Amino acid sequence: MYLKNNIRRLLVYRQCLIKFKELGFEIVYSYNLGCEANVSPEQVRKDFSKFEIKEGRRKAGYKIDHLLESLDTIFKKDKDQNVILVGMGNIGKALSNYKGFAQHKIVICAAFDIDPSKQTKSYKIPVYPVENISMIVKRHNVKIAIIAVPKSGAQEVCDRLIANDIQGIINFSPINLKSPKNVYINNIDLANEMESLIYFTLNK
Amino acid sequence: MYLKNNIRRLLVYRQCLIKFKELGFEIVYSYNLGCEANVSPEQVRKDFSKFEIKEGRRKAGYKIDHLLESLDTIFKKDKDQNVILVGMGNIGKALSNYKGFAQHKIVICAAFDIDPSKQTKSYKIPVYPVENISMIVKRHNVKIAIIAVPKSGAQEVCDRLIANDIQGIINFSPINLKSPKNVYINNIDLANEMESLIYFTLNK
DNA sequence: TTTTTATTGTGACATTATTAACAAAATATA
DNA sequence: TATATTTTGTTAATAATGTCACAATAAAAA
Repeated sequence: MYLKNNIRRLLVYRQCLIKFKELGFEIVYSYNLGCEANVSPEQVRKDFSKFEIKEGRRKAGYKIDHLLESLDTIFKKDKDQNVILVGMGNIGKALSNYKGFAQHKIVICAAFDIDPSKQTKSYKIPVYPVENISMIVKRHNVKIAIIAVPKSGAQEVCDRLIANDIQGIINFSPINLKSPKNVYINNIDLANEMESLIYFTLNK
Repeated sequence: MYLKNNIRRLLVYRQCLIKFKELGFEIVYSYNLGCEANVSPEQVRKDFSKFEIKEGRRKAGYKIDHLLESLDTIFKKDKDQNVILVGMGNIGKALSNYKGFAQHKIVICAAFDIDPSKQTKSYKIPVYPVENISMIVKRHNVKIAIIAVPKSGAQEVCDRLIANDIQGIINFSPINLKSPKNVYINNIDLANEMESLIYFTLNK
C-alpha cells in the first residue's frame, strides 16, 4: 500500500471543503476543489475514485456535505482520538496549546516529562512523570503518541511507548527512530523541512 | 523537476551521517546508511547517483566526511541562511526557541506580530510590528519566511511577504496558501500530520 | 600472485503515480 | 421535445519512481 500522497491530498481536500462550507457553498466541482488544493481536477476525481467516493453528479458536481461525510468515514471522525504527548519543552508546550487538533477530534489527554518541575496541573493538560505512561495508556486506551523530547532521549521514549503497545508515533526529534515495522512512525524534522524549502526556493 | 522525496532522503542521510560521525565512524556502506535511514541500499546509491555523488569505492564504501561535504555543497551550507518568522503565538514561540536550526545554519533573524504586547526584545529574537517586514527583509537580504499566524490572517501575511520579494515560505497555518508559482510554499499542517499518522496506524 | 569476496554505479525492469482522453449522464437551451 | 453543453468516472497513455541484476573493481584471502 503506497497511498501516502493520496491520503495527504484527501486531508487537504477536507480542509478546502470545510472552508467552502464556511463560505456558504453547498456544492463543488472537481475544478473548484482542484484550484483551491493546487492540484488538477483530474487528480481530485482520481483520488475520489480510488477511495470509492462516487457521489458526484455529472454536470451538478458534488454536495460538500456528502463529501465531508465520506471523508469523515475514511478518517474515522465519529469519535475523539486520544493521544499522549511526551516532552513538554518548546514544541511540546506549543502542541499542548494548539487549537487545530480539537476540530479534528484529536485530543491530547495527557503529557509526560522527566523534569519534575514540569509535572504539574498548571498546563491545560496534566503532565506526569514518564513512569506513568503505562497507566494512562491503559486507562484511556491510547494507541497514538507524540514525541517532542530532545534527540538524546527520543529512542528510549520510543521503545517505552512501543512496550506499552503504542501503534503510531509522530516524532518531532531530529532523529530517525528505530521501530518494529508494525509501528508506524511519522517523522517531522523541522530543520529538514526548512532545508528542503530552502533547497527548492534557491534551485527553482 | 520532481525530486521532492529524493531531497528529503538526502537530508535524512545527512542526519544519519552526522550521527555516525559522532559515534566515531569514518566510513559507511550504502547498506549501513540504508539501515539507519530505513531505505534500501540500492535507493541510497541511486539517490547519490542522481546527485552525482560518486565518491564511493567498491568494497571500501564511502568516507563520511566526503559525503557530508557533497551534501553541504548541494544544500549550500557554506553560510548562514537568514529567515524571518511571522506570528509569535504557540508555534512561533516554539520555533524561535528551537535549537535544531542553528546546527543547520538556519538563523531566524527577526520575528513579527500584530499584537503590540509581543513586540518586545524580551524574546531571544527581536519581535517587530508586521509593518516593519519590508525594512528587515531588505536589511538582512531575507528570501525565506515562516508563517505561524492563525489561519484567518495567513493569506494576508503571505501576500505581504511575497510583495516584499520573499521567495519561499513554510506555513504552519492550517490553510492552503495561494501564491504565484515562482514562490515555493511548504505547508505543514500539524493536525493533518496527526490525521495521516492515525490513518496509517489504524489501517496498517 | 591468483582467487575469492564484497561493494559500488548503472542499465533494465517493475511498479506507482499522474495526465489525457472520452463515453455516459445530467442539466441547460432552443 | 430535441440539441447543445458541462461534468463525472474510468480506461488508456505517459511519466516518475523504486527495485533488481550485474559488470566493474577494489580489497582480502589463499
